Amino acid sequence: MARPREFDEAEATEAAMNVFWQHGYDAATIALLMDGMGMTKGSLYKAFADKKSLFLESMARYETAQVASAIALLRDPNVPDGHDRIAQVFRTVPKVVRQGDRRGCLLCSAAAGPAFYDREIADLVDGLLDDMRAAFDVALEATIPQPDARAAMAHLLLTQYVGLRTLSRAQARPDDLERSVEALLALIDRERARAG
Amino acid sequence: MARPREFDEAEATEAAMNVFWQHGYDAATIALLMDGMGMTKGSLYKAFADKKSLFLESMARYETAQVASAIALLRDPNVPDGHDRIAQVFRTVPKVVRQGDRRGCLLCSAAAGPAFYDREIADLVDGLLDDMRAAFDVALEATIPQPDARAAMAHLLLTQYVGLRTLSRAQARPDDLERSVEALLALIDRERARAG
DNA sequence: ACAGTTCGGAACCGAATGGTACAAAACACA
DNA sequence: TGTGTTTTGTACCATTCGGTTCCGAACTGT
Repeated sequence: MARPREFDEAEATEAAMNVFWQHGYDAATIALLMDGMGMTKGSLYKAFADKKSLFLESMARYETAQVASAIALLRDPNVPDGHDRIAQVFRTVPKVVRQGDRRGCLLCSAAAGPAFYDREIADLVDGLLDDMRAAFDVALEATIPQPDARAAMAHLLLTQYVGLRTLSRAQARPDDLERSVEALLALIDRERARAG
Repeated sequence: MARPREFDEAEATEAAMNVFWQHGYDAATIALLMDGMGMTKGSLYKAFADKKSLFLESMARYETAQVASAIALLRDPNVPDGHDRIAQVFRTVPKVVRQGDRRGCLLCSAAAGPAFYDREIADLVDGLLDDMRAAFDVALEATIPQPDARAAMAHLLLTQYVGLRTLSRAQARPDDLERSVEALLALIDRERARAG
């Protein structure tokens, strides 16, 4: 009936996500997005309403592509020890930095940036961060049986995660990130010994 | 010999710092800076070379006004217990959020934002964050005698601090921040018991 | 082959960006 | 009261921002 579009919408959103991930919301200009997505302004604005909604869709894509897998890992019943699941999530951070990926976390950058002056973005960020927190809580179930103490530790883990990935964007050397990760894991380990 | 300037340079820099602190580097437009500093474009560009060097001076001001006092607190010999000094620094974070200050930390926002694409800013941020880390290390001296373990914990504290203040800018409720802080302090406390 | 749609690309838009030029105003000093 | 110097405010600048318009190209179903 009509001319088919030359791009895959999912791929385009993924490409946009990567541009936002690398440059942050403010610094990601339409020109950069066009370049990254491999399409011109016409197609872009035909497919997406404006920059902000493209960002919101990118966040949704980030959720399914990045956040969801971390959460799945934290809730994975095939890894019986919650501590191992937490360790895997945290050890991934210095690892990707070592591989040259200094983009940090789209959520964390959004929290520091546009979430401050845009309620809609803030709500989305807040929701996803809370999902992360809840997953940390689940992973801690065996380690810390008391719900209150466990909830507090889950908040601590989320904070630590945000800090780690924010520092990933700055100069922070991978060794330093690793040191901080190992210190955290050792602390949880001792917490388990205390409870067990 | 000539007309005196109608503004105090230190006050102007302080005002600029506040604008950058609130809006972040990218979102702080020259118009916002003019408004916040109470001067017009002519005076602004006569006193400062450009936006970036104004930001660098604002960071320097932030260092003496905010970072230095936190560091002084962490190194304060009048508070014999290092744990108390650490507690005071961390408990301040949810407290200021409760008072309605959601600006977070200029350093942390810069780490998430312009530090990623500007080396000069990155170096400044990195240096100041490392000063913070060193101060945490000093405050831990009595609690953790072993240098390696102490260094690791200092990295952890810095990461936690960055995470906390980043989350301060998002929706994070003060109660949650407080929970995370108390969990951290309890952990350090137990670490001391273990070592002592 | 044709009609009917939809897409893609470039030209274009007003507003806002960071930054400059310059003339007038305001002072210190003689 | 000049004179010289500096600040200040305004008008202006080119560029880039996000976003719109519009027309020719491309494709599908008949």
